[in-house]
Formats: sequence, C-alpha cells, structure tokens
Amino acid sequence: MNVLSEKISEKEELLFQTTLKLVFENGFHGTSMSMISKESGVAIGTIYHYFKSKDELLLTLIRHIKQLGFEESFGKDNRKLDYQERFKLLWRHLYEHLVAHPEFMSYITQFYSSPFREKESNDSICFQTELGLFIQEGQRQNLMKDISHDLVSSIFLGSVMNCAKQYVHKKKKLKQSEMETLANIIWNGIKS
Amino acid sequence: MNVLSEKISEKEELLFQTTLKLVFENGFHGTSMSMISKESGVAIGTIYHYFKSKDELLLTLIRHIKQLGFEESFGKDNRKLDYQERFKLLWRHLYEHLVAHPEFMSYITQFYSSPFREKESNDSICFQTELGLFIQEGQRQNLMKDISHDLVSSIFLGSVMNCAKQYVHKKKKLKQSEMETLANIIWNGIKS
Amino acid sequence: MNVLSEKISEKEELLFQTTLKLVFENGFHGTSMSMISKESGVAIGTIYHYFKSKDELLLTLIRHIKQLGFEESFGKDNRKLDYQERFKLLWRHLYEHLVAHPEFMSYITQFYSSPFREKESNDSICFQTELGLFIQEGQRQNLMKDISHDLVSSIFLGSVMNCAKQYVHKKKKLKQSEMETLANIIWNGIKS
Amino acid sequence: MNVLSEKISEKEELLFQTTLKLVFENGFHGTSMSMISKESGVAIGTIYHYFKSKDELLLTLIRHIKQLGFEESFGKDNRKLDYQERFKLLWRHLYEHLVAHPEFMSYITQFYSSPFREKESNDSICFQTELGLFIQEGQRQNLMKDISHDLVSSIFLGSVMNCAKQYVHKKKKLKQSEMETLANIIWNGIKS
DNA sequence: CATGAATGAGGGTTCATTCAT
DNA sequence: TATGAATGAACCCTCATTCAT
Repeated sequence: MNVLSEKISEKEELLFQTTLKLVFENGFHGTSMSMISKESGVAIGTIYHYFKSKDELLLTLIRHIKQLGFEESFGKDNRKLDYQERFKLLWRHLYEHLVAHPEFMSYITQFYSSPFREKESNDSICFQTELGLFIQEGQRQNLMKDISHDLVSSIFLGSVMNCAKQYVHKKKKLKQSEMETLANIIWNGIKS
Repeated sequence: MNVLSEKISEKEELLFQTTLKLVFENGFHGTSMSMISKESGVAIGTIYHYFKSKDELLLTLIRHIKQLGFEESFGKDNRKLDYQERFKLLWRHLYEHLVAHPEFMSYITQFYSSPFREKESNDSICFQTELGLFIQEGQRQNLMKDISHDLVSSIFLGSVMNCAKQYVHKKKKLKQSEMETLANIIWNGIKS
Repeated sequence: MNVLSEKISEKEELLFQTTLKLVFENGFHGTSMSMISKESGVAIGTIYHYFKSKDELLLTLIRHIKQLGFEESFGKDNRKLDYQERFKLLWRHLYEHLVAHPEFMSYITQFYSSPFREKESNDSICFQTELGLFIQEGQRQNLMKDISHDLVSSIFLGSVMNCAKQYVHKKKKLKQSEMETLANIIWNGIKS
Repeated sequence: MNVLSEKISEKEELLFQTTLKLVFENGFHGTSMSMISKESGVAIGTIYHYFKSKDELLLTLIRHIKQLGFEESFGKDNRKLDYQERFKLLWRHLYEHLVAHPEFMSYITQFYSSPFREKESNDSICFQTELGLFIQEGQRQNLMKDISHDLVSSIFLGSVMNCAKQYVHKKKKLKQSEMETLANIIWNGIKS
C-alpha cells in the first residue's frame, strides 16, 4: 500500500502529472509556473496554495517519484528468494519502471544533474542509498567480492539508467534476454 | 595537434572557461549571459560578436568539451595494443579525464539531460557514438559476445560517468585497483 | 461611556489589534489580509464577514483609533478649568496617549500620509478639526491673538506628533517638565 | 553649485521626476515600477540598468530630495547674519521650498512614515540632524534656553511640515506675516 | 457565523538580444 | 573589434476578494 499517496490530494496529483509532462517536453528550465497553470487548468494562485514555491513543488515531486520508483523496484523485493535472483529482479524492475514512465526518467535525470540535487538528500544519484543497503546485505552474506558498494551501485544504476535513456530517446526497448544479459554481466563480475 | 583549437581565439577560450565555471557553480539555467559577461570581463556585445546566440555558445562549448574528452580518451588509443588492454585503458582514460575536469563532467551531464541534447548529434549519451564504433571493432574480431553495442556502451559509459559523479559530488576518487576492477567486470561479462 | 465600542464585537477588536500590530511592524503596505488572518487566527472569509473590504477595515480602524485618542485627550477636557490649563493639559494628554500606544501613532502617521487620507474626513492631519474648535473657543474668549486656528493647530499637533515619533523611533520620552516647556512655548506665543 | 546633481544622468533625473509625480498622485504603495516605466517612457529593463532595485530607486530619490531641500534652506544660511534672523529665515526657506514642491513634501512624508525610514540615516524626521546642529550652534552662543535640541527640532519641523501639508491638501498658503508669526512663536519661546 | 480553496491581475525583477557609438 | 545602454517579454510570486460548504 502506498503510504505517501494518501496525503496527496487530487489537485496535487494533477499538478504533478502536468509538471512531469511539461518537464519531459520542455525541460526543467523550460517549464514555468504559468505553463503548469495553463496546462493543468489550475490557477496560478491555487498552485501556490498547495506548494509555497516552485522549488517546493519540484522537490515534493522528486520525492513522490522516488517513492513510486522505490515501490516498483525495492518494494517488490522478496527476501525469501535467492539473493542472485533478487539482484537480477531488481535490475529488471527498475528498468521496466523507468521505461514505463519516461517522464519519471527524464525528471530524475534533470533533477539530479541540476544544483537542486543538493537540496534533496545526500544522493548524487537517485536510488543510490537504497541500492547501497541492498548491496551491503549481499556482502554480509559473503555472496559478493569486497568491492565498495558505491562502485557496485554506480555500475548497476549507470547501466539501468542509460538503457532507460536509450528507450526514451530512441524507443529501443530491451528484450527480456538482454536485461538478463546485462544483469548477469554485473552479477558475474561481483559475485564471490 | 588539436584540430579545433586552431579556430578558437583567446577570447573564445576565455568565454568557454568562464561559462564552464559558472555552469559548474550555478547550473545551466542559473548561468546568464550577463553573468558570463561580468565574470569574464568581456562586454556583452562582444560575446555576441563571437557567438550569435546563447544557444550557439552552449553548443560550441559542448563540442569543444567533447573534442577535448575524445582526445584524452579515444585519442590515446593505440591499435597496436591488445584489444582487452585498449578497452580497459579507455575506461581509465575517460574516468581520469572527467575527474581531472569536474566542470566538464558537470557541463556534459547538464547538457545531455536538457532538451538541448537534440540539437547536438544523435547521441543520447556523450561519447556513445565513438564508443559504439570501438565496441563494434572488438566484435568484428570475435573477441566479444554478440551483445548490441548500445548495451555495452550503456554499461561502460554509465559506470564511468557515475563513478566520476561520485568524485564531483563526494570527492571520492577511485584507486587504480578499483578502476581495474570495474573495467574487468564489464570486460569479463562481454568477452567471448 | 464609549459610544462606538458598543458596536464593536470581540472579533472586530481582535482584528483591530492584529492589524495595528502588523502595520506597526511591517508598515501599511506590508500588511496583507492573509497576514492579518494568519496572525489573528480568524479565517480570511470571516474577516470579510465583518468588513466588506480591506479599505473598510482600515477606515474603520482609523476612526476607532481617533475615537480612542479623542477620549483620552479632548474627552478629558474640563471646561471648568482655566483655559490656559486646559490648553497645556490637552498637549500632555495627547502626547501621553500616543506614547502609551506606539501602534496608534504609527498607524495614524501612515494613514494620513497615504492617499487614504482623502477617504476619511477633510482633515489633512489627525485631530485637526477637533483642535480647531478648541482653539476657536479660546479665541472667542479673547484669550489669544488673532492667528488662524489652522496655524495654531499646525504648531500644536506638529510638536505633539513629532515628539511622539521621537519616542517611537528612539525611545526618548519627554519628562513632565519638558512637556510643560513645549506647551508653554506655544501658549506664550499665541496668548493675547 | 549642486555637487550631487553632477552625477545624475538625464535619464535618472527623468525617472526621479516621474516617480515623484506618481507618488504624489498615487502614494508610495500605489506606484509600481511598471507605472514608472509607462509614465516616463523608459523601458522597465532600462530602469533596472540605473537602479538595481525599486528600493534603491526610492532611497536614491529621498537622498536627492533631501539634498535639494538642504540647499534651498540650510544652504542659504548666512553666518554673518544675526542668529535670530537666520533662525526665522530657515523656517521660511524650508516652508517655501516645500510649498514650491508639493511632490517633495508628499514624498518625504510618505517615506519617513514607512518602514523604509530605517534604511536611510538615523533621522526619524527629515532634516532633523541638520537642524539639530543649527540649534546647538545657537545654544553654544547662549542665545537660547537649555532645551534639548531634539525638542526644538520637533516643534520647528513639526510646524513647518504641517503648514506645508495644509498647503498641499487645502492650497492655503501662508502670508509672509503668518510665517513671521509662527517663527516668532518658536523663537520667543526658546530664546534666553 | 465561519471556513479556506480558488482566482488571476499585477507586483518586482531578470533575461537574451540589439544597435548606435 | 569592442562596448554597454536599451528593450520588453517572461519569470516567480502575492494580493484582495469570492463563494461553495
């Protein structure tokens, strides 16, 4: 069950969707409050009733997106499965989530490459903290080599994100077997 | 010899450096022409003498940065070496170049995550085309599995870029051995 | 007995106090309806139930303040006393009232220097009409020189108000003897 | 010779005049940058070329007005004259200056009753510091009673300002004899 | 009586760009 | 070449006010 979404009103949801769409189409800087107002049909003053500034709207939205992404990937993790299986599933779930929501992908990328990044958590890359914990879990079970979990996160997220970008920009979607291949490359490289 | 730099005057170079510094500090959107003018000491009218618009300045700069990056990585490639060695060296050269020039890293990331991307080549990711050719060369020699070169590029560039980001944001620089490890993971996963 | 206060509900009183406080702290223009709402805890819709517009609130408040000021000065006048005594007492009562209520002083000053002034009575200066009548009373008794009562009002109110401002801005409060001195200067200058 | 005006360009002068006119007509808060732009014919961006903010425009203007007022009153002071004569001349020069420039009067009054006051000098009242020095000069020569110069300033400026207000709002201008009378009231009240 | 979500005109300010010098 | 004054559309945000609940 989604905890956060309970707090989000219909209007906030509408503003989120509109902002995502516009950022996807026009970029972070190309998306103004008046555009959000016009596209959503919500008066500009009303937007400021829900979010006290553009910054707050943008920050709340990245948290929302991260929450949804978390649920669709880490949230589907099943500790009863084999760790290797979980590792590969995680790669696939993240990839498929991003491919299913190109606006999320686009928003995350733009957010984390802007100075905004510093205002939201310590992550320099989205999902890095969560993934770090997951990696460390495998290392504690001696399933993996002793490589800094940051490095593993980098290669893991880097490949997921870039493959997702390929889809967004060129509509090339990975086949099931290709996802398997990529996750395997990483897993084989780090397993004990 | 640097082909492009022949065309670049001292003033253009100064404007490039200033722009890079400002984008690094204030982000893509946070850098205005008047800021570049003030910081560089070049009158705003003079900037427009060298670049017909802000867009042109930004596009010329990304090409300049790519050129420098290309020289420092692909440009150092030596076809006489073992392909595996060249593969790993390429990873290291790219990484070390980006770490040595955080402003380049920052500029590239922001550029390629903005809608600007579409105005400059077909790459959705920087160096992707060049890297694709390099990968295909290895595949023609039957040194690697038959994986789409785009996938290999994704995992290659994704890991390099994210590791470089770690450095820019957290000042964590990889040791020689760690670079080796990461390049090995990828190579081992794709070699025949 | 206070005639006006019969009509003023508790909520109106609360809104008056809040408005006075905010205008004192942030100035006339720096005080918005939403600020009054937040500070007072009265919903914005409720404010509009009591006052049909911001203008009406501000105009009602200046009348309220003038009424209180009137009661604390002219209202304490005692026709049985010597006119000279009444003249000096009036100076003192006005001064002490304003010093006891810096928010009143601040509100009056800002109100009368704004274009609002024209919407409330013909006075260009607060208390001028009432003071004019008082002066004329003395002139009818041939106690004073034949100087336009407006001039006398100007020097009387000008000195009271500016001394009160000194208190508000610099916390310098006049001693009893200083009040006496100032009132004497004026009285001696205008008496027959 | 006017020292300050040498530094003021034609465009700045135009903006000053326009601002004064608009503040006179619509009040401090009723005067927006876009109104100043429209009325003066100077593009809004150009205004910001000369003044980095509305605050700076308003503050520069009050200083300009004070400078002009100073020249027309204190600046006409002649130390060779009898002090009493200088005292009365000062009253008259100030009054006549304000009456000749109602927009100055209006601007000064609104400025000094707004929170802006705190951003410009320690005066709670315009000309108070300069007048204080003038009064102290008379006191050092034992021409006056030992009254705090602040009090004398209050009654002096209070009367000048309020008489000037009478003119601005009711077009009642003092006759030469009335000015004499008022200045005499004060002088007689404070002389030794 | 009381509430506060909703409105959109208008606020101050910044911006890329032009052009006369 | 080089300058920087001039432009006005567009930016983010605040405001007094309304009205359905």
